[in-house]
Amino acid sequence: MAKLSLNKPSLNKTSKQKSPSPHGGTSDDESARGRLLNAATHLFCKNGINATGIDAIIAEAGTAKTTLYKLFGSKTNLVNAVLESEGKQWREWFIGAMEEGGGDAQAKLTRIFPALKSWFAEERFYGCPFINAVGEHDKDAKQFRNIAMKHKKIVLGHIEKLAGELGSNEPLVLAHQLGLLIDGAIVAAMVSRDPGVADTAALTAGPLLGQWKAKKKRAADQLEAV
Amino acid sequence: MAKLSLNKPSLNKTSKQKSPSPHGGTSDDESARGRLLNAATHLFCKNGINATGIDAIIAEAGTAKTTLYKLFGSKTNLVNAVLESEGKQWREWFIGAMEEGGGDAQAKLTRIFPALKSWFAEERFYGCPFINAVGEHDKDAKQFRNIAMKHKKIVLGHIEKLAGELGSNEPLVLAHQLGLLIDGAIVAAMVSRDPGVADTAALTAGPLLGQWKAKKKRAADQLEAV
DNA sequence: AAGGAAACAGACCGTTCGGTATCCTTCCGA
DNA sequence: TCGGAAGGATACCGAACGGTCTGTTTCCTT
Repeated sequence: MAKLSLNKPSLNKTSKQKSPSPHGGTSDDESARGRLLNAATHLFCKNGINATGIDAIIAEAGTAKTTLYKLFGSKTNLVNAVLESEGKQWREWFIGAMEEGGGDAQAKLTRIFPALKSWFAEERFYGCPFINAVGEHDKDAKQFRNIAMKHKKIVLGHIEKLAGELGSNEPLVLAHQLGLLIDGAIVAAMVSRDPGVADTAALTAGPLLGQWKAKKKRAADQLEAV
Repeated sequence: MAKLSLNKPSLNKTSKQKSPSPHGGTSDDESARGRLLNAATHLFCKNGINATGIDAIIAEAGTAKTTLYKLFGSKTNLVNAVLESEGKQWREWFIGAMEEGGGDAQAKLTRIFPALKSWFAEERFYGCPFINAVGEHDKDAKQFRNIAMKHKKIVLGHIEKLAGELGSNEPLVLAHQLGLLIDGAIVAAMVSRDPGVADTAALTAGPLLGQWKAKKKRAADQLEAV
Protein backbone atom coordinates (compact mmCIF):
# COMPACT_ATOMS: atom_id res chain seq x y z
CA MET A 1 0.00 0.00 0.00
CA ALA A 2 1.05 3.57 -0.62
CA LYS A 3 3.79 2.57 -3.00
CA LEU A 4 3.85 6.01 -4.49
CA SER A 5 4.77 9.16 -2.65
CA LEU A 6 7.74 8.34 -0.52
CA ASN A 7 7.76 11.87 0.71
CA LYS A 8 10.52 13.60 2.46
CA PRO A 9 9.77 13.48 6.16
CA SER A 10 10.64 17.12 6.44
CA LEU A 11 7.64 17.87 4.28
CA ASN A 12 5.17 15.83 6.27
CA LYS A 13 3.84 18.69 8.29
CA THR A 14 2.66 20.43 5.15
CA SER A 15 -0.28 18.04 4.72
CA LYS A 16 -2.16 19.79 7.43
CA GLN A 17 -5.79 19.58 6.43
CA LYS A 18 -7.93 19.02 9.49
CA SER A 19 -9.56 15.67 10.08
CA PRO A 20 -13.35 15.54 10.23
CA SER A 21 -13.44 13.22 13.23
CA PRO A 22 -11.41 12.83 16.38
CA HIS A 23 -10.72 9.13 16.30
CA GLY A 24 -7.27 7.68 15.95
CA GLY A 25 -5.35 6.48 12.98
CA THR A 26 -7.29 8.01 10.12
CA SER A 27 -5.09 10.88 9.08
CA ASP A 28 -4.36 11.06 5.38
CA ASP A 29 -0.63 11.48 5.80
CA GLU A 30 0.72 8.80 3.48
CA SER A 31 4.39 9.20 4.33
CA ALA A 32 6.05 6.42 6.26
CA ARG A 33 5.90 8.55 9.37
CA GLY A 34 2.24 9.29 8.87
CA ARG A 35 1.35 5.67 8.22
CA LEU A 36 3.27 4.55 11.29
CA LEU A 37 1.56 7.18 13.41
CA ASN A 38 -1.84 6.16 12.09
CA ALA A 39 -1.25 2.47 12.64
CA ALA A 40 0.24 2.96 16.09
CA THR A 41 -2.60 5.25 17.11
CA HIS A 42 -5.19 2.78 15.93
CA LEU A 43 -3.61 -0.25 17.57
CA PHE A 44 -2.60 1.46 20.82
CA CYS A 45 -6.12 2.81 21.27
CA LYS A 46 -7.94 -0.33 20.20
CA ASN A 47 -5.85 -3.01 21.91
CA GLY A 48 -3.84 -1.10 24.49
CA ILE A 49 -0.25 0.08 24.43
CA ASN A 50 1.35 -2.86 26.24
CA ALA A 51 -0.65 -5.37 24.21
CA THR A 52 0.51 -3.90 20.89
CA GLY A 53 3.82 -5.16 19.53
CA ILE A 54 6.13 -3.43 17.11
CA ASP A 55 5.53 -6.13 14.52
CA ALA A 56 1.78 -5.48 14.48
CA ILE A 57 2.36 -1.77 13.97
CA ILE A 58 4.74 -2.13 11.03
CA ALA A 59 2.44 -4.73 9.48
CA GLU A 60 -0.53 -2.35 9.55
CA ALA A 61 1.60 0.61 8.47
CA GLY A 62 3.23 -1.35 5.66
CA THR A 63 6.72 -0.19 6.64
CA ALA A 64 9.91 -1.91 7.66
CA LYS A 65 11.03 -2.16 11.25
CA THR A 66 14.14 -0.19 10.39
CA THR A 67 11.99 2.71 9.26
CA LEU A 68 10.15 2.84 12.55
CA TYR A 69 13.34 2.89 14.58
CA LYS A 70 14.96 5.43 12.27
CA LEU A 71 11.98 7.76 12.61
CA PHE A 72 11.07 7.29 16.27
CA GLY A 73 14.03 5.61 17.95
CA SER A 74 12.06 3.48 20.39
CA LYS A 75 8.60 2.26 21.21
CA THR A 76 8.46 4.73 24.09
CA ASN A 77 9.13 7.62 21.75
CA LEU A 78 6.47 6.32 19.38
CA VAL A 79 3.96 6.16 22.22
CA ASN A 80 4.72 9.75 23.16
CA ALA A 81 4.42 10.87 19.55
CA VAL A 82 1.07 9.13 19.23
CA LEU A 83 -0.31 10.71 22.39
CA GLU A 84 0.91 14.13 21.38
CA SER A 85 -0.53 14.06 17.88
CA GLU A 86 -3.73 12.37 18.93
CA GLY A 87 -4.24 14.79 21.79
CA LYS A 88 -3.74 17.73 19.49
CA GLN A 89 -6.13 16.38 16.89
CA TRP A 90 -8.76 15.55 19.48
CA ARG A 91 -8.62 18.99 21.08
CA GLU A 92 -8.87 20.71 17.73
CA TRP A 93 -11.90 18.62 16.90
CA PHE A 94 -13.54 19.05 20.30
CA ILE A 95 -13.02 22.79 20.60
CA GLY A 96 -14.02 23.17 16.97
CA ALA A 97 -17.23 21.27 17.63
CA MET A 98 -18.08 23.71 20.40
CA GLU A 99 -17.11 26.87 18.54
CA GLU A 100 -18.32 26.14 15.04
CA GLY A 101 -21.87 27.23 14.67
CA GLY A 102 -21.40 30.33 16.76
CA GLY A 103 -23.92 31.48 19.29
CA ASP A 104 -23.32 32.50 22.86
CA ALA A 105 -21.38 30.60 25.51
CA GLN A 106 -24.42 28.61 26.52
CA ALA A 107 -24.95 27.44 22.95
CA LYS A 108 -21.32 26.44 22.66
CA LEU A 109 -21.25 24.53 25.93
CA THR A 110 -24.50 22.80 25.05
CA ARG A 111 -22.77 21.33 21.99
CA ILE A 112 -20.32 19.37 24.14
CA PHE A 113 -22.35 16.23 24.64
CA PRO A 114 -23.91 15.97 21.19
CA ALA A 115 -20.36 16.18 19.84
CA LEU A 116 -19.21 13.46 22.19
CA LYS A 117 -22.19 11.35 21.18
CA SER A 118 -21.16 11.42 17.54
CA TRP A 119 -17.65 10.43 18.62
CA PHE A 120 -18.97 7.54 20.71
CA ALA A 121 -20.93 6.26 17.72
CA GLU A 122 -17.88 5.94 15.52
CA GLU A 123 -16.60 2.48 14.74
CA ARG A 124 -13.13 3.43 15.90
CA PHE A 125 -14.13 4.87 19.27
CA TYR A 126 -11.92 3.27 21.88
CA GLY A 127 -12.24 5.63 24.84
CA CYS A 128 -9.78 8.30 25.89
CA PRO A 129 -6.18 7.34 25.03
CA PHE A 130 -4.85 9.32 27.97
CA ILE A 131 -7.10 7.73 30.56
CA ASN A 132 -6.37 4.30 29.13
CA ALA A 133 -2.63 4.95 29.08
CA VAL A 134 -2.66 5.93 32.75
CA GLY A 135 -4.76 2.90 33.57
CA GLU A 136 -2.37 0.37 32.09
CA HIS A 137 0.82 1.75 33.62
CA ASP A 138 2.32 2.36 37.05
CA LYS A 139 -0.01 4.70 38.92
CA ASP A 140 2.77 5.91 41.16
CA ALA A 141 4.71 7.14 38.13
CA LYS A 142 4.01 10.59 36.80
CA GLN A 143 4.82 10.22 33.11
CA PHE A 144 1.43 9.43 31.64
CA ARG A 145 -0.47 11.18 34.40
CA ASN A 146 1.32 14.41 33.60
CA ILE A 147 0.58 14.06 29.90
CA ALA A 148 -3.07 13.36 30.64
CA MET A 149 -3.37 16.30 33.01
CA LYS A 150 -1.76 18.62 30.50
CA HIS A 151 -4.32 17.55 27.89
CA LYS A 152 -7.17 17.92 30.31
CA LYS A 153 -6.01 21.33 31.46
CA ILE A 154 -6.17 22.71 27.93
CA VAL A 155 -9.66 21.35 27.38
CA LEU A 156 -10.98 22.54 30.73
CA GLY A 157 -9.29 25.89 30.17
CA HIS A 158 -11.43 26.48 27.13
CA ILE A 159 -14.56 25.35 28.93
CA GLU A 160 -13.70 27.61 31.85
CA LYS A 161 -13.46 30.56 29.52
CA LEU A 162 -16.90 29.84 28.12
CA ALA A 163 -18.22 29.33 31.65
CA GLY A 164 -17.00 32.80 32.48
CA GLU A 165 -18.79 34.25 29.48
CA LEU A 166 -21.86 32.37 30.62
CA GLY A 167 -21.88 34.41 33.80
CA SER A 168 -20.83 31.80 36.30
CA ASN A 169 -19.22 33.30 39.36
CA GLU A 170 -17.08 30.18 39.66
CA PRO A 171 -16.19 29.23 36.09
CA LEU A 172 -13.41 26.88 37.19
CA VAL A 173 -15.80 24.87 39.33
CA LEU A 174 -18.31 24.65 36.52
CA ALA A 175 -15.55 23.53 34.15
CA HIS A 176 -14.56 20.79 36.54
CA GLN A 177 -18.18 19.70 36.87
CA LEU A 178 -18.48 19.41 33.11
CA GLY A 179 -15.11 17.67 33.01
CA LEU A 180 -16.39 15.05 35.40
CA LEU A 181 -19.40 14.42 33.19
CA ILE A 182 -17.19 14.28 30.10
CA ASP A 183 -14.81 11.75 31.63
CA GLY A 184 -17.67 9.71 32.99
CA ALA A 185 -19.41 9.65 29.63
CA ILE A 186 -16.23 8.62 27.82
CA VAL A 187 -15.47 5.65 30.06
CA ALA A 188 -19.12 4.60 30.24
CA ALA A 189 -19.33 4.70 26.46
CA MET A 190 -16.10 2.74 26.14
CA VAL A 191 -17.41 0.00 28.42
CA SER A 192 -21.00 -0.12 27.19
CA ARG A 193 -20.54 0.95 23.57
CA ASP A 194 -23.76 2.89 23.97
CA PRO A 195 -23.52 6.44 22.62
CA GLY A 196 -26.69 7.22 24.56
CA VAL A 197 -24.70 7.85 27.71
CA ALA A 198 -23.97 11.25 26.17
CA ASP A 199 -27.67 12.07 26.45
CA THR A 200 -27.62 11.27 30.15
CA ALA A 201 -24.59 13.50 30.53
CA ALA A 202 -26.33 16.29 28.61
CA LEU A 203 -29.39 15.91 30.82
CA THR A 204 -27.21 16.26 33.89
CA ALA A 205 -25.28 19.21 32.50
CA GLY A 206 -28.36 21.07 31.35
CA PRO A 207 -29.27 22.72 34.66
CA LEU A 208 -25.63 23.67 35.20
CA LEU A 209 -25.59 25.63 31.97
CA GLY A 210 -28.92 27.33 32.35
CA GLN A 211 -28.87 28.28 35.96
CA TRP A 212 -27.42 31.75 35.55
CA LYS A 213 -28.86 32.77 32.22
CA ALA A 214 -32.37 31.75 33.08
CA LYS A 215 -32.07 31.19 36.77
CA LYS A 216 -34.94 33.34 37.80
CA LYS A 217 -37.23 32.06 35.09
CA ARG A 218 -36.56 28.42 35.88
CA ALA A 219 -37.05 28.92 39.57
CA ALA A 220 -40.37 30.56 38.93
CA ASP A 221 -41.40 27.81 36.54
CA GLN A 222 -40.50 25.13 39.04
CA LEU A 223 -42.34 26.87 41.82
CA GLU A 224 -45.39 26.99 39.61
CA ALA A 225 -45.10 23.37 38.48
CA VAL A 226 -44.71 21.76 41.88
CA MET B 1 6.66 -14.75 54.98
CA ALA B 2 3.62 -16.42 56.46
CA LYS B 3 5.53 -19.53 57.37
CA LEU B 4 2.84 -20.56 59.81
CA SER B 5 -0.70 -21.43 58.88
CA LEU B 6 -0.51 -23.36 55.66
CA ASN B 7 -4.26 -23.61 55.63
CA LYS B 8 -6.25 -25.99 53.63
CA PRO B 9 -7.54 -24.07 50.62
CA SER B 10 -10.98 -25.53 51.20
CA LEU B 11 -11.07 -23.59 54.42
CA ASN B 12 -10.05 -20.28 52.94
CA LYS B 13 -13.53 -18.94 52.59
CA THR B 14 -14.06 -19.21 56.32
CA SER B 15 -11.87 -16.20 56.99
CA LYS B 16 -14.65 -13.94 55.90
CA GLN B 17 -14.30 -10.87 58.05
CA LYS B 18 -15.07 -7.81 55.99
CA SER B 19 -12.29 -5.48 54.98
CA PRO B 20 -12.49 -1.90 56.18
CA SER B 21 -11.49 -0.44 52.86
CA PRO B 22 -12.15 -1.29 49.23
CA HIS B 23 -8.67 -1.22 47.85
CA GLY B 24 -6.93 -4.23 46.40
CA GLY B 25 -4.56 -6.70 47.87
CA THR B 26 -5.04 -6.17 51.58
CA SER B 27 -7.15 -9.14 52.57
CA ASP B 28 -5.87 -11.06 55.57
CA ASP B 29 -6.14 -14.46 53.93
CA GLU B 30 -2.69 -15.92 54.56
CA SER B 31 -3.09 -19.12 52.58
CA ALA B 32 -1.13 -19.44 49.37
CA ARG B 33 -4.29 -18.74 47.44
CA GLY B 34 -5.06 -15.66 49.49
CA ARG B 35 -1.54 -14.30 49.22
CA LEU B 36 -1.52 -14.86 45.46
CA LEU B 37 -4.87 -13.13 45.13
CA ASN B 38 -3.68 -10.20 47.22
CA ALA B 39 -0.43 -9.81 45.31
CA ALA B 40 -2.08 -10.17 41.91
CA THR B 41 -4.79 -7.68 42.83
CA HIS B 42 -2.24 -5.17 44.03
CA LEU B 43 0.06 -5.49 41.03
CA PHE B 44 -2.66 -5.71 38.38
CA CYS B 45 -4.32 -2.59 39.76
CA LYS B 46 -1.15 -0.63 40.35
CA ASN B 47 0.82 -1.46 37.22
CA GLY B 48 -1.77 -2.85 34.83
CA ILE B 49 -2.58 -6.43 33.90
CA ASN B 50 -0.43 -6.73 30.81
CA ALA B 51 2.51 -5.03 32.48
CA THR B 52 2.46 -7.46 35.40
CA GLY B 53 4.38 -10.72 34.93
CA ILE B 54 3.86 -13.97 36.76
CA ASP B 55 7.28 -13.71 38.36
CA ALA B 56 6.43 -10.39 39.99
CA ILE B 57 3.24 -11.85 41.42
CA ILE B 58 4.84 -14.92 42.96
CA ALA B 59 7.67 -12.77 44.32
CA GLU B 60 5.22 -10.50 46.15
CA ALA B 61 3.05 -13.42 47.24
CA GLY B 62 6.04 -15.44 48.41
CA THR B 63 4.86 -18.58 46.64
CA ALA B 64 6.32 -20.83 43.99
CA LYS B 65 5.25 -20.65 40.37
CA THR B 66 3.99 -24.21 40.63
CA THR B 67 1.60 -23.20 43.36
CA LEU B 68 0.09 -20.45 41.25
CA TYR B 69 -0.52 -22.76 38.32
CA LYS B 70 -1.83 -25.51 40.58
CA LEU B 71 -4.36 -23.15 42.13
CA PHE B 72 -5.38 -21.01 39.15
CA GLY B 73 -4.29 -22.86 36.02
CA SER B 74 -3.37 -19.81 33.94
CA LYS B 75 -2.80 -16.08 34.13
CA THR B 76 -6.18 -15.54 32.48
CA ASN B 77 -7.91 -17.49 35.23
CA LEU B 78 -5.99 -15.53 37.84
CA VAL B 79 -7.09 -12.26 36.26
CA ASN B 80 -10.71 -13.39 36.33
CA ALA B 81 -10.42 -14.50 39.94
CA VAL B 82 -8.91 -11.16 40.90
CA LEU B 83 -11.64 -9.18 39.19
CA GLU B 84 -14.36 -11.32 40.72
CA SER B 85 -13.06 -11.12 44.28
CA GLU B 86 -12.11 -7.48 44.01
CA GLY B 87 -15.47 -6.58 42.50
CA LYS B 88 -17.30 -8.38 45.26
CA GLN B 89 -15.23 -6.71 47.98
CA TRP B 90 -15.64 -3.30 46.44
CA ARG B 91 -19.39 -3.60 46.09
CA GLU B 92 -19.76 -4.78 49.67
CA TRP B 93 -17.73 -1.83 50.84
CA PHE B 94 -19.51 0.69 48.63
CA ILE B 95 -23.04 -0.43 49.39
CA GLY B 96 -22.10 -0.75 53.04
CA ALA B 97 -20.82 2.82 53.04
CA MET B 98 -24.19 4.00 51.74
CA GLU B 99 -26.34 1.87 54.02
CA GLU B 100 -24.43 2.00 57.28
CA GLY B 101 -25.57 4.94 59.30
CA GLY B 102 -29.18 4.54 58.29
CA GLY B 103 -31.36 7.47 57.42
CA ASP B 104 -33.58 7.88 54.40
CA ALA B 105 -32.69 7.32 50.76
CA GLN B 106 -31.43 10.85 50.37
CA ALA B 107 -29.08 10.44 53.30
CA LYS B 108 -27.78 7.17 51.87
CA LEU B 109 -27.23 8.55 48.39
CA THR B 110 -25.53 11.61 49.81
CA ARG B 111 -22.90 9.33 51.34
CA ILE B 112 -21.71 8.15 47.91
CA PHE B 113 -19.13 10.81 47.22
CA PRO B 114 -17.73 11.19 50.74
CA ALA B 115 -17.17 7.43 50.65
CA LEU B 116 -15.44 7.68 47.29
CA LYS B 117 -13.32 10.53 48.60
CA SER B 118 -11.95 8.38 51.40
CA TRP B 119 -11.19 5.69 48.83
CA PHE B 120 -9.40 8.17 46.58
CA ALA B 121 -7.25 9.27 49.50
CA GLU B 122 -5.91 5.79 50.15
CA GLU B 123 -2.32 5.07 49.25
CA ARG B 124 -3.38 2.03 47.25
CA PHE B 125 -6.04 3.75 45.16
CA TYR B 126 -5.40 2.89 41.54
CA GLY B 127 -8.71 3.65 39.85
CA CYS B 128 -11.40 1.18 38.89
CA PRO B 129 -9.93 -2.23 37.98
CA PHE B 130 -12.78 -2.91 35.57
CA ILE B 131 -12.42 0.33 33.64
CA ASN B 132 -8.66 -0.12 33.51
CA ALA B 133 -8.99 -3.73 32.36
CA VAL B 134 -11.27 -2.70 29.50
CA GLY B 135 -8.92 0.12 28.58
CA GLU B 136 -5.87 -2.07 28.16
CA HIS B 137 -7.49 -4.81 26.07
CA ASP B 138 -9.21 -5.20 22.73
CA LYS B 139 -12.25 -2.91 22.74
CA ASP B 140 -14.01 -5.01 20.14
CA ALA B 141 -13.88 -8.02 22.46
CA LYS B 142 -16.62 -8.48 24.99
CA GLN B 143 -14.84 -10.36 27.78
CA PHE B 144 -13.79 -7.53 30.07
CA ARG B 145 -16.57 -5.24 28.95
CA ASN B 146 -19.15 -7.82 30.02
CA ILE B 147 -17.48 -8.26 33.40
CA ALA B 148 -17.37 -4.50 33.89
CA MET B 149 -21.00 -4.05 32.89
CA LYS B 150 -22.10 -6.81 35.24
CA HIS B 151 -20.31 -5.09 38.10
CA LYS B 152 -21.75 -1.73 37.19
CA LYS B 153 -25.25 -3.11 36.86
CA ILE B 154 -25.22 -4.39 40.44
CA VAL B 155 -23.99 -1.08 41.76
CA LEU B 156 -26.45 0.99 39.73
CA GLY B 157 -29.21 -1.43 40.68
CA HIS B 158 -28.79 -0.54 44.31
CA ILE B 159 -28.63 3.15 43.54
CA GLU B 160 -31.75 2.87 41.41
CA LYS B 161 -33.60 1.27 44.31
CA LEU B 162 -32.64 4.17 46.56
CA ALA B 163 -33.60 6.62 43.83
CA GLY B 164 -37.04 5.07 43.76
CA GLU B 165 -37.36 5.48 47.52
CA LEU B 166 -36.27 9.06 47.06
CA GLY B 167 -39.35 9.68 44.95
CA SER B 168 -37.79 10.04 41.54
CA ASN B 169 -40.20 9.26 38.77
CA GLU B 170 -37.27 7.98 36.69
CA PRO B 171 -35.01 6.21 39.18
CA LEU B 172 -33.05 4.46 36.42
CA VAL B 173 -32.16 7.75 34.80
CA LEU B 174 -31.08 9.22 38.12
CA ALA B 175 -28.98 6.13 38.79
CA HIS B 176 -27.25 6.54 35.44
CA GLN B 177 -26.62 10.20 36.15
CA LEU B 178 -24.99 9.33 39.45
CA GLY B 179 -23.11 6.52 37.73
CA LEU B 180 -21.66 9.01 35.28
CA LEU B 181 -20.46 11.21 38.11
CA ILE B 182 -19.01 8.19 39.93
CA ASP B 183 -17.09 6.99 36.89
CA GLY B 184 -15.91 10.50 36.11
CA ALA B 185 -14.72 11.02 39.66
CA ILE B 186 -12.86 7.71 39.72
CA VAL B 187 -10.90 8.33 36.53
CA ALA B 188 -10.26 11.97 37.39
CA ALA B 189 -8.95 10.91 40.80
CA MET B 190 -6.79 8.22 39.22
CA VAL B 191 -5.20 10.73 36.86
CA SER B 192 -4.89 13.67 39.23
CA ARG B 193 -4.49 11.87 42.54
CA ASP B 194 -6.65 14.58 44.02
CA PRO B 195 -9.42 13.20 46.27
CA GLY B 196 -11.07 16.61 46.02
CA VAL B 197 -12.71 15.67 42.73
CA ALA B 198 -15.21 13.81 44.90
CA ASP B 199 -16.34 17.15 46.30
CA THR B 200 -16.98 18.45 42.81
CA ALA B 201 -18.99 15.33 42.07
CA ALA B 202 -20.96 15.76 45.29
CA LEU B 203 -21.64 19.38 44.39
CA THR B 204 -22.97 18.28 41.01
CA ALA B 205 -25.04 15.46 42.45
CA GLY B 206 -26.56 17.56 45.20
CA PRO B 207 -29.38 19.15 43.19
CA LEU B 208 -30.21 15.76 41.66
CA LEU B 209 -30.80 14.29 45.11
CA GLY B 210 -32.75 17.18 46.55
CA GLN B 211 -34.98 18.09 43.68
CA TRP B 212 -37.93 15.94 44.69
CA LYS B 213 -37.68 16.05 48.43
CA ALA B 214 -37.29 19.77 48.67
CA LYS B 215 -38.15 20.85 45.17
CA LYS B 216 -40.65 23.45 46.06
CA LYS B 217 -38.53 24.94 48.81
CA ARG B 218 -35.44 25.24 46.65
CA ALA B 219 -37.33 26.81 43.84
CA ALA B 220 -38.73 29.39 46.20
CA ASP B 221 -35.33 30.06 47.71
CA GLN B 222 -33.75 30.52 44.30
CA LEU B 223 -36.50 32.84 43.17
CA GLU B 224 -35.89 34.92 46.24
CA ALA B 225 -32.12 34.92 45.92
CA VAL B 226 -31.88 35.99 42.30
C1' DA C 1 23.13 8.31 -16.59
C1' DA C 2 24.65 8.16 -11.84
C1' DG C 3 24.74 8.92 -7.06
C1' DG C 4 22.54 9.12 -2.72
C1' DA C 5 18.87 9.30 0.46
C1' DA C 6 14.85 6.87 2.06
C1' DA C 7 12.41 3.05 2.61
C1' DC C 8 11.78 -2.12 2.34
C1' DA C 9 12.95 -6.95 3.62
C1' DG C 10 14.11 -10.11 6.87
C1' DA C 11 17.53 -12.57 9.51
C1' DC C 12 19.13 -12.13 13.93
C1' DC C 13 20.11 -10.95 19.10
C1' DG C 14 19.30 -10.99 24.08
C1' DT C 15 15.56 -10.79 27.21
C1' DT C 16 11.28 -11.75 29.11
C1' DC C 17 7.04 -13.88 28.79
C1' DG C 18 3.51 -17.61 30.22
C1' DG C 19 3.72 -22.17 31.38
C1' DT C 20 5.74 -27.13 32.57
C1' DA C 21 8.52 -30.66 34.82
C1' DT C 22 11.29 -32.46 38.55
C1' DC C 23 12.56 -32.78 42.97
C1' DC C 24 12.47 -31.35 47.87
C1' DT C 25 10.42 -29.74 52.43
C1' DT C 26 6.92 -29.37 55.83
C1' DC C 27 3.07 -30.70 58.24
C1' DC C 28 -0.93 -33.35 59.77
C1' DG C 29 -3.79 -37.14 60.68
C1' DA C 30 -4.43 -42.25 60.67
C1' DT D 1 5.49 -43.61 62.67
C1' DC D 2 4.58 -43.02 58.35
C1' DG D 3 2.18 -41.66 54.09
C1' DG D 4 0.32 -38.20 51.49
C1' DA D 5 -1.19 -33.61 50.60
C1' DA D 6 0.28 -28.73 50.20
C1' DG D 7 3.57 -25.97 49.12
C1' DG D 8 8.60 -24.39 47.90
C1' DA D 9 12.67 -24.18 44.77
C1' DT D 10 14.53 -24.23 40.37
C1' DA D 11 15.69 -25.58 35.80
C1' DC D 12 13.68 -25.46 31.61
C1' DC D 13 10.69 -24.80 27.26
C1' DG D 14 8.87 -22.37 23.06
C1' DA D 15 7.13 -18.07 21.75
C1' DA D 16 7.01 -13.25 21.56
C1' DC D 17 9.03 -9.13 22.88
C1' DG D 18 11.90 -4.66 21.70
C1' DG D 19 15.65 -3.63 19.07
C1' DT D 20 19.86 -4.18 15.66
C1' DC D 21 22.08 -5.64 11.62
C1' DT D 22 23.04 -6.37 6.63
C1' DG D 23 21.61 -5.97 2.22
C1' DT D 24 18.33 -4.55 -1.56
C1' DT D 25 15.00 -1.70 -3.99
C1' DT D 26 13.01 2.66 -5.21
C1' DC D 27 12.93 7.27 -6.36
C1' DC D 28 14.67 12.07 -6.66
C1' DT D 29 18.20 14.99 -7.83
C1' DT D 30 21.83 16.65 -10.68
